[in-house]
Amino acid sequence: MENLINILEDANIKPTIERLSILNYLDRNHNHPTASMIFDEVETKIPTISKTTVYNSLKLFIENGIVTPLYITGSEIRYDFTTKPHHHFFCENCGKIFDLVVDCPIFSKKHFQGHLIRQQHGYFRGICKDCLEKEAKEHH
Amino acid sequence: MENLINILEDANIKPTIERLSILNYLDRNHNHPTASMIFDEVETKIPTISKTTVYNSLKLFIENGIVTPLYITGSEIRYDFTTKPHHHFFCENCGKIFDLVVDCPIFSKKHFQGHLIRQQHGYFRGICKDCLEKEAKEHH
DNA sequence: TCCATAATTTGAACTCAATACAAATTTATA
DNA sequence: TATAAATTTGTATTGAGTTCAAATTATGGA
Ligand SMILES: [Mn+2]
Ligand SMILES: [Mn+2]
Ligand SMILES: [Zn+2]
Ligand SMILES: [Zn+2]
Repeated sequence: MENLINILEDANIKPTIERLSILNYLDRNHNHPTASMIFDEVETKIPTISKTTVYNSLKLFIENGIVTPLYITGSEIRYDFTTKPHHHFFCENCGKIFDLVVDCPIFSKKHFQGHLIRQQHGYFRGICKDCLEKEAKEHH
Repeated sequence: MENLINILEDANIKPTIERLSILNYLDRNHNHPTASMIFDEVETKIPTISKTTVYNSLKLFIENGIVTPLYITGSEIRYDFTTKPHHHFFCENCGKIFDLVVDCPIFSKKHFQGHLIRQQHGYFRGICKDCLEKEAKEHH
């Protein structure tokens, strides 16, 4: 928790109870949750918290570079507490988003064909390993 | 246009006037338009068309693999009339989405770490070449 | 401690792309 | 022509995310 306070202060964000609780959730859950999922859990610890505070805090985290928003599902934003760029796999069956370690030669580039790169995103969509195995079992 | 009819029929989609007009727009505009942009132009040719038909048609096109939805901006779906996987660059300043030709070694893979891949997406976000040049001019 | 100010949080109203759905229209088939 | 099937339409609805002013809390000097 002391670590999380430092992370916020280093990003020039005042570490309020609400922001710490939200960041703590993201720190414990690296499964790319939605704002709603974050709210539901944080609400059990801070019953008075509002959804607007969750959105406000996430926006702050994003603007200050300690959280990355993922626009993958098409229906809602998923939040990733990380700084390092990495790939994702989105399962169209169970909705889970997996981290993938891909040796991507573009990750080191800051410019590409004249464009200034601020973020890099690579992701695949399909059926995840777990869902494939379940499917195979059912067909027997 | 005859070509577009064939594309729809090959995808088992009945080539109605509305669907042809929508696909024709996508064929002429490879700038990854929104549903609203498509509707606005098609409406000038088919004044009676409804937005629901635009959404229905795009859904059909996606389900049958002749159009790819892009979840990049976070606010609305952009549509790409293409089959071949390629990279994109999204300009956070002007909102344009550029096609990028990147030699990506993963594009050939159908499986990755046990997951079944159906789609592959790679995109960068930042400031595009045009916006950078405009910015440079203004600062002088 | 008191008070003024700034920062943060809250909740209700609102936005808007996308969806649901039943009625209306068009097309296909006998 | 008559009937059924497919398609289109318009309205209502959804729901994630935003706006914004009021309420609350934190800050800092007198
Ligand atoms: Mn991740
Ligand atoms: Mn494209
Ligand atoms: Zn899955
Ligand atoms: Zn631009």
